[in-house]
Parts: sequence; C-alpha cells; structure tokens
Amino acid sequence: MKRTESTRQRILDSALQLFNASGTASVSTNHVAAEAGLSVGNLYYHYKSKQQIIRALFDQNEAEVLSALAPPSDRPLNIDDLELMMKANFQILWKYRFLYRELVALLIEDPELATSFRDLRHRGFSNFERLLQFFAASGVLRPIEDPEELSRLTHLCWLISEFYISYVESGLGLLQTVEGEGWQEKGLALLRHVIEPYLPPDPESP
Amino acid sequence: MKRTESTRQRILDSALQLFNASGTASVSTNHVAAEAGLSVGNLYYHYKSKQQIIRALFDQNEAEVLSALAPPSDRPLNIDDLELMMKANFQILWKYRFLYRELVALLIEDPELATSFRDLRHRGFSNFERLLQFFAASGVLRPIEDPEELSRLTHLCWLISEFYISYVESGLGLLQTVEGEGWQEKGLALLRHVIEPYLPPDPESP
DNA sequence: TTGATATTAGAGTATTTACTCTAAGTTTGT
DNA sequence: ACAAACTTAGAGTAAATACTCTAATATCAA
Repeated sequence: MKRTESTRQRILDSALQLFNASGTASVSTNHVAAEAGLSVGNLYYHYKSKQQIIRALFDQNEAEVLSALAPPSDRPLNIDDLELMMKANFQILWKYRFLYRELVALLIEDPELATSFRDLRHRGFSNFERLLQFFAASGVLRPIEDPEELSRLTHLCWLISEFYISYVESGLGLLQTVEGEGWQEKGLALLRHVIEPYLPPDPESP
Repeated sequence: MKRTESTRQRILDSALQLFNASGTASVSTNHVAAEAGLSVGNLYYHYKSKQQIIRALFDQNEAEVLSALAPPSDRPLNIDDLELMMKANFQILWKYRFLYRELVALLIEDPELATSFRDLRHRGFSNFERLLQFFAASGVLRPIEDPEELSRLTHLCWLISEFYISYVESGLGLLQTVEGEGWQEKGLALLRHVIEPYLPPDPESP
C-alpha cells in the first residue's frame, strides 16, 4: 500500500511539474509516465485517464487550500491572520499555477469537474465574504453598510487572488523570471491597496 | 483579392467561434475548415499552421483594442471617456475571450508570439499609467504623489480588465449563463470601486 | 486570348495521443 | 505456504491531428 501511494503521488508530481512547465495541452500521458519513470500501463492502472489526473490535481489543490485557509479555532481572527492566509494562498497558487492559468479551459473540457469546482468555490466565496463582514462588524475594518459594497470588495479580493499569478505569468506583473519573491510581495501590496480604504480611521493620526 | 480577404476572414471567424466555445486544445484545423465550409487544403493555403490562425486572431484583437482605446484627438479626456473606454474594452474582451482565458498557455506554446504580445502590452500599460497620472494631475482624480501607489492602481485596473471575463467564465462572477449584460455592469462596478477612493473630494458634500 | 498567378478541393500521410491487453512479478492475509 | 489481490512493464492499437500534395478552376494583366 505504501508503494501504491508513492507511485500515485509520483504520477501527480510529474504531471504537475510538466503541466506547469508546458501546459496541459502539450503534455501527454506518455510524457507523464516517462517523466515519472514508469510504464504507460502502470500509469493507467493508477489513473484511468488524463482527466482523472487533472481531477486528482484539483483535489490535491483543494485540500491544500482548505488547510491553508482554515481559521485558528483557539482565538479570534485578526488582520494579520488575513495577511498570512493570503501569503499561504499565493504559495499554493504558484505550486498549482497551470490549474489557475488554464482554469476556464479545463472547466469547459470537463463539465463534471466544472460543477464540483464551482460548487466548492461558491462556498469558499461565501465564507470569505462572511469573514470580511465579521472584520467590518468587529472593528478590524470600518463598518460596511451596503451589502453590494461588501460583495464588490469580496469579488475584488477573490479576483486578484485567483488571477494574480496568471497576471504575473502573462508578463506584466514582473519582467524577469518569476522565481524570485518580488511578485508575491507585489501581489500582497495589491490586496492591501484594495483593503486599505476600509481600515478604520487611526485615532493617533491628526 | 476580395475573395481572398473574405475566405481568410471566414477562417478567422469560424476559428474564433470554435475557440470561444470549446477552447483551442479541442478544436482542430479540420474542425475549423469544416465549420468555415471549406477544404483543409484551402485553409492551409491561407494559414500555414494553427499557430498562424491564433496569431492572426491576436493581431485582430490587438487592432480592435487599439482602435477602441484611441483617445479623441480633438478634446481633452474626461472621466466619462475612461468609462466608455472600459466598456468598449469589455466588449472586445468578450469577443476574444478564448484568448484571455488561455492567455498564459498560448504564450507558453508560442514564444515568438509571447515576446511581441508582451512588448505591445508593456507599451499599453505605460500609456494607461500616464493617463491615470494625467487625470491625477489635472484634477479629474485627486493627486497621487507616490509613484508606487500610481503603479499599483494601474496594475489593479489592468488586472481586473484583463481577467474579469475569465473570472466571470470561471463561474463566480455570475451564476447564470453569461450572455446577459449584468456581468458587464458588475465589471465596471469593480473598476469604479477601485477608482472611487481617488475621486476628488466633492465640494458640494458636507 | 494567353499565360501567369491566386484560389480551391480533397485524397493522402506521418506522427502522436489516449488508452488497452496480457502476462509477469510482488504483497498480503491466513 | 499459498492463493487472492495488488502492482508493474511493455507491446500494441484505433483514432485523431496537423499538415502535404496534386490537380482543377477562377481571376487578372497584357
């Protein structure tokens, strides 16, 4: 059972690496098997189609996102937690960047995946909206009365989080190779920029 | 020469339609030829590869974007122009949505296209940044002293413009079929939301 | 008209791709 | 020990894909 787990994971790791490097379209199952150093038959024993591999990577991504964004149960959230969550989120986005980069295309090609993904994300969105609402109600942010405004702010944060990596990869975010850390800091700066107008007025300030 | 133009265009139109509907990966040149109602040989007479078709669609998109975003030469820009530009831009983004949806993947698959696209967009970005700077300097927006802040605001607007369509298509932007007009209005609302903190203080207000 | 060039159709091909099958090892439970 | 279940390799295949070639027709310039 250990070997199984390890082979399955090796397939996913190789697929992830190749997908990130070259995109799902130009990476075949044969390539993945070769990269993982095992036979095609073996690969198909563990995953019965290329779709299944992609779905498995979606699942793996989902699990990592959920664990990274799980709120601490022992104390109330503060604004630094939010920043840490965003940071962890960026790491995961980068690890699975092919997935976000080709998101819509992948969902079009696999309608079943699409519905489950959309369902999951819809819940995530609601959670995040409630989180912001909570911040606004508890004084971490200034109050937001208009529900439309709250919704917009949430959409904005989500949009940035989900597509900032693609924005960077598409070339405007940063001009050099992207392996450095600057892109992360810049992404966080964008999110802060959006949140900033909602910080409570500082009583120390004149 | 007229016939040529029309066949060439028919190929592009069919390709665009199929790409938008199913993604570039699952649309073959044979499909495009069939959809356009002409032979494969004919298609390859006009475009010598699938890449060339994609590049032609990039070019066509570029031309439309440039013409939609050309500033009026006879009068100074005002804030309503900005809104009209955004609106026109959304229309074009929708028309060529496969292109933005698969942007990074397409650039990875065609490095030559990548460099020219990035070059073009870099210029576009600079122009837009100058436009915002001009607004800030001329009182349409409040002054923005920090160049970093101006840069961030520009990046933010650009990111939203470029990926909002994908955001909608990915399912969170709107839940129903996307053919309606609501998504456009919501996208504009996001952009306004980002710009709003930079509107000059209203002297009429208390 | 005539000859050159542009346009079209459609059969054909080399390669690739996703996937199957069979048979041989390897674990595991009892 | 031994059989059942799990895991692996690798040859093989049907279909699809991007693209070529040839030859027929249309257009145009002189």
